Amino acid sequence: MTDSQKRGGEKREKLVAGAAEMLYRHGVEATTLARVAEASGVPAGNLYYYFKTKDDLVRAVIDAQAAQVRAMLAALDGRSGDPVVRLTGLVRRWEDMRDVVARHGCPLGSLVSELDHRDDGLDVEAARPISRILDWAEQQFAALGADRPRPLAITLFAGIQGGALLANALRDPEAMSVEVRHLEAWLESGTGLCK
Amino acid sequence: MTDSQKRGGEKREKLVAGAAEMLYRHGVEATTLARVAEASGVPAGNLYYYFKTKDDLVRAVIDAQAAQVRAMLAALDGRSGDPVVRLTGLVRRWEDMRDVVARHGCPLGSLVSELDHRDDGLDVEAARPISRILDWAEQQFAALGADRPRPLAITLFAGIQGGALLANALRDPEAMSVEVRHLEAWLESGTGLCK
Amino acid sequence: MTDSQKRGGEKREKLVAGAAEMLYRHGVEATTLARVAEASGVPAGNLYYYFKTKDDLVRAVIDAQAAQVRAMLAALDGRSGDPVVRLTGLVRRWEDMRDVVARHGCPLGSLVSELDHRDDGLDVEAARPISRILDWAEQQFAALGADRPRPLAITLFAGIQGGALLANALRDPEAMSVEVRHLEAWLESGTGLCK
Amino acid sequence: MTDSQKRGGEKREKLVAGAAEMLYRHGVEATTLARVAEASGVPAGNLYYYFKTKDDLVRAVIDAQAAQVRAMLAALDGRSGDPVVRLTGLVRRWEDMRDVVARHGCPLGSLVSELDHRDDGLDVEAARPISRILDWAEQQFAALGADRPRPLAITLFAGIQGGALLANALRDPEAMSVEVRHLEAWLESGTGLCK
DNA sequence: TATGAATGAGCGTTCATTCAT
DNA sequence: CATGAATGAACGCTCATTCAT
Repeated sequence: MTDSQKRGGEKREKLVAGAAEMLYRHGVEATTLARVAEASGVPAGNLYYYFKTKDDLVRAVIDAQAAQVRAMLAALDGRSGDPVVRLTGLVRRWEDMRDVVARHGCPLGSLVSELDHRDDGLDVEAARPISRILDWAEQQFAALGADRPRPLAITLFAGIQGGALLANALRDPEAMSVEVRHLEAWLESGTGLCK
Repeated sequence: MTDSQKRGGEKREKLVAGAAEMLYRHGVEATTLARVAEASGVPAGNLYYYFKTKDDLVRAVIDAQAAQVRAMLAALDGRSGDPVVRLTGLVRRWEDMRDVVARHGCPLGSLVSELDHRDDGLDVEAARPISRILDWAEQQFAALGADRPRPLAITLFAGIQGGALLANALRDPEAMSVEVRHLEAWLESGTGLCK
Repeated sequence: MTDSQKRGGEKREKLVAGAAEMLYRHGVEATTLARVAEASGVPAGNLYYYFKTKDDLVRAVIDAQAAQVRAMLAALDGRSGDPVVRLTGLVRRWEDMRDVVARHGCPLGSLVSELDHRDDGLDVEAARPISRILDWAEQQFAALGADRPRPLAITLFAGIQGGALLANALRDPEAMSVEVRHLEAWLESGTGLCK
Repeated sequence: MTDSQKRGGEKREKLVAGAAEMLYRHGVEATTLARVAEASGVPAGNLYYYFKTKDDLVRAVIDAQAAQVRAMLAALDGRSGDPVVRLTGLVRRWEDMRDVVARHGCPLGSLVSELDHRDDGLDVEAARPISRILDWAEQQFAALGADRPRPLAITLFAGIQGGALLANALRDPEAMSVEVRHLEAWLESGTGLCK
């Protein structure tokens, strides 16, 4: 349990959810604490009861992202034992998000981009959800019998992230779909590389 | 010629170069005009002779990026007539940048990510260099006889951008290289999809 | 019995003692009620059961100081009937505190200095312990037969307070000791002025 | 030339003078930059052109104090060659200030008291004017042929500072005068200690 | 009595931008 | 063309104090 999770409670969760939405839509810098508070109907000062600093709020949002990622991967694991099905399921999550991705980018990738310039630890923390997905994908490729599963995991997730970035840049959801279809075909074909 | 290109001169170019460096390393928000001015040895007020607003300076940096992209593509065109060689050349540019990409992200992609939240036109302008590369890659795939060259261009450049994002997130240049190798192999193999 | 003394109890005393320590080491402004509460292991809101306002807490600390001063003077009275011995005893209290005085100043004098700018009554109250010492010293000089004992009391205690201030400013306990030695010699010599 | 003196100009001096007055009358904590600015008729933001932080402004005030002290000592040196006359002149400065000292304390001593709790360097800097006076007084006692002039300097200035503190605590200028008269007599009598 | 939560006024500070010279 | 100075709106944050339970 990280420091930013210490104080629990419904209200805190609502604040984090509101902040996550705002961070995603307007970016970290453009999101002022006053507006986060207002959007959640609490006075500005009260935020500081739950989050000591703005960074701490961002950290809480990252933690919430991490939890969502964990839940997503667990759901994928639960739905099928076949690694190809699992990996395809991962890819389809971004297909499902194509419209919002075209408008605001991938929630995971854009946060990492925005926090990249920090020299506090926030940049590293933001990368953790991405890292976790990479590890999970690596396990799936390993289960498929790949000699070197890590590069395959990188290729898969790079495709997803790059597709999201392009869709966002072009404001065109189709770019995301194009890449998703490519990755699905690649997975079906045995990736042309493993074994 | 855009508004931000109106006034020429060496000093202006030096300012743009300094600003580009700063924007890339520290991000748009963290880059203050005072520091840009100071880094170039120019008094703060004088910046406004060359750039009417901060946005105008950012626009100038984007324009400079666009010019660099044009030059890069022209160089690629000049070096070989073979589309596969040309596309491989493109990919290798990111291999060459792998260390700085791991530290600060792709200069093109990270700027687009940072400016995505704007509702002024800056977000659209930042996407133009990326768009141009996509168009160029599409032409190369068309020259190779691909039925639907656009998806191939998207897959290629998504790979590059996603590799850069992952390398940056993980602070590991090797992620960039892994993806570069994958794309090169994909290009060599005929992309498994064209024709 | 002042308003701030109304409610008794061990817990209250512990709070006052903790607050006194904090006020002395960190100053009035830098001492937050939250930290006073935390240091004493009491929930923040609970302080307000014992002290209606922060000023009320400060007042309680001043009252505690006054009580300590009373006890000190009583002890001095009890140890000897000779006014010179008594006054020397007073001076030696500051010699005993020389190290902490060099670090944080005289507890009596520095509080008076800090509260001097108030226009509520706190400035006046903080002066009371000092006033009491002055009165006591005046009595001793009167017992020695001095025509005008008040100036002698002022000279004695001004020396103590000035020595403390200088020791604190220079962060050098020796300044305190130097002044103590001077005052002792002055007392022994008959102050050169009385009669 | 310290960092806080870099930007010169009349306006800066007026700001420092206004801040010094406010710091003296209301204390460091109670003096807000907004009020300093308002009192000098400048917008709040403009203060930051001259002083990077509030601490920097306080430092500038301390520097101004130091300059005044230097000027005072030089004037004392210029008026007479006799050390006793010089030292008496020093003491009389506080006699001249007795009313304001009774209201707000000694400008030198109260600032040192207020800044004592800091762990940045401000506490040390505030002590410098006091240190300088002590050094000067030591020289005068040395010129009188004292074996150990430092303790005499401490005794003299401790008397001044203690007298000021008592006058301030009691809100009674007479306490200052009483101590001044004592110190003058002590100086005239040969201090009873030198030689 | 006790307490976690809430409240809001106010602080120091930043910075894009403007302006007189 | 050049520049030092000015400007003010907005931000993150603190804290004494209140309140419902």
